[in-house]
Amino acid sequence: MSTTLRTSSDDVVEVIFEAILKNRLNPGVKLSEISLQEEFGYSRSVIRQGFDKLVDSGVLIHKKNQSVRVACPTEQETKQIFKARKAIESGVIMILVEKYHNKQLDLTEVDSLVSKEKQLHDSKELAKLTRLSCDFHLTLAELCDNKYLVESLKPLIPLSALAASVYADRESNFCSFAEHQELIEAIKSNNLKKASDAINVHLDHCVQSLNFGVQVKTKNSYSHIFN
Amino acid sequence: MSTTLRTSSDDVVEVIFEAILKNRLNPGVKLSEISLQEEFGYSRSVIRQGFDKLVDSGVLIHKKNQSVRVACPTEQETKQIFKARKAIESGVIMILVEKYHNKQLDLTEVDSLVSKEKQLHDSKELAKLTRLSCDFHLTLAELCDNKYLVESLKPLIPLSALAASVYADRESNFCSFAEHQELIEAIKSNNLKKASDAINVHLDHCVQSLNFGVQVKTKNSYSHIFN
DNA sequence: ACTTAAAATATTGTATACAATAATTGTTAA
DNA sequence: TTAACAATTATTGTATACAATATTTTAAGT
Repeated sequence: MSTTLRTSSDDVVEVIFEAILKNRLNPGVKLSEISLQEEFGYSRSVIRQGFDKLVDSGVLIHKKNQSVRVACPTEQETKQIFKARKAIESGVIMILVEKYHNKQLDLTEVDSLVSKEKQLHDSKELAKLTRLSCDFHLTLAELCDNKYLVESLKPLIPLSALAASVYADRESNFCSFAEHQELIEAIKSNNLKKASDAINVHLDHCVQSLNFGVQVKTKNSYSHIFN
Repeated sequence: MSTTLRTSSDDVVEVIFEAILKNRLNPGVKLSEISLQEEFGYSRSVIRQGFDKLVDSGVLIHKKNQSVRVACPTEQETKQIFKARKAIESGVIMILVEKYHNKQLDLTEVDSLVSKEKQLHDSKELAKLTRLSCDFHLTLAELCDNKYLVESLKPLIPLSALAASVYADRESNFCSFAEHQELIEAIKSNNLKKASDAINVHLDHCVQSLNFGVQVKTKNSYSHIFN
């Protein structure tokens, strides 16, 4: 939470978040506290504090006396995740439309995010693209100036990335930058209904693009993941 | 998170949540790890784990090298909290209306909650009433069968209770059971617009009922709080 | 008395130790 | 070879120790 001063364990949280968003840490991978000690340079207690936070947000799964694992959302969970996102992000868009209407909203940051997305899409750099599309959604939330909304959404983004890494086909248009662009245009048109529809449709499309028939595969090593 | 098996530190979390909802723990109160050891019967490390979770949810505030304190939402934060709640709970209501329409929703639990609220209101047992009105909102979220939505809302409820304990006047109708009843009726009428309006109006009324002019007072002891 | 500075105390941040539990390996029998 | 069990190893859960930092108390000077 932003009211907290940063502590060492936040490094752990951040690094693992990053690794997930970059598709380095796959769903189901086991993470042991001891093994990560030298990886991070912190003692086990600090690593554990970071793990605890991630477990709390649902990104890591922890069963008593067992190592934590990267979450591997089921089909049902994935649908729940996106239902929750629709609720939260609809609220985000509502706030942004109002802010834009009152000239209190600067969209240059998201504009450039979307054009970067377009670049990466054209040059087929899909890995980096996933990362950016996550940033897009989080940045919108941050523009609301409401830390509670941001914190609500935050864990759902890596969870979505994990779901995508399990169920998205290579060629599927999982989180389309084109729809991001439309969404921004809708906000700029001061049309609440249009913007609200845009986010709902976009998130529905994300789920629809997934193929839940795939075999879930679990890896078990984590060298060269965090660098 | 519900995917986690229960650990000892969850006891700490629960007891402190309870104490806040029951208005035993006031905003700004300092909680030291050491002092709570015998209160809980756990060692400092377990207490701390619980604190960490609560800090993460924003209910406790933690500055480096200082004891954690019970959060004391400012006026601005309070408004943010309720804006975030409007977003999340609008989504909750949307889901519930759909579920009710498909005959997949059993409202007997909330019905009895509301009638208990009415009883307590009539007998002027205000302390218990706060507790119940919190339960009302959480129960609605739980009826969605979406753990992500529940987890998003969960920290905002004790934060709201804290805000109320700071800014609500003795006589103010902070979280009106009558509006809870109307909300349920709206769901039962299968009218999405009406239900959606009802939750938004209700939460707006909560904020409007608050008096942000009051002097914020901070207590500093915590005997007989947790029992 | 009041302020300031220093000493003493208390509390947190982190590392580590040890017991309890899980995971793995090795061995034996079918 | 495979299955079942025992022994070993690894990992977690919790408590505790110690250094670093805050807080409180004490004492001196004005």
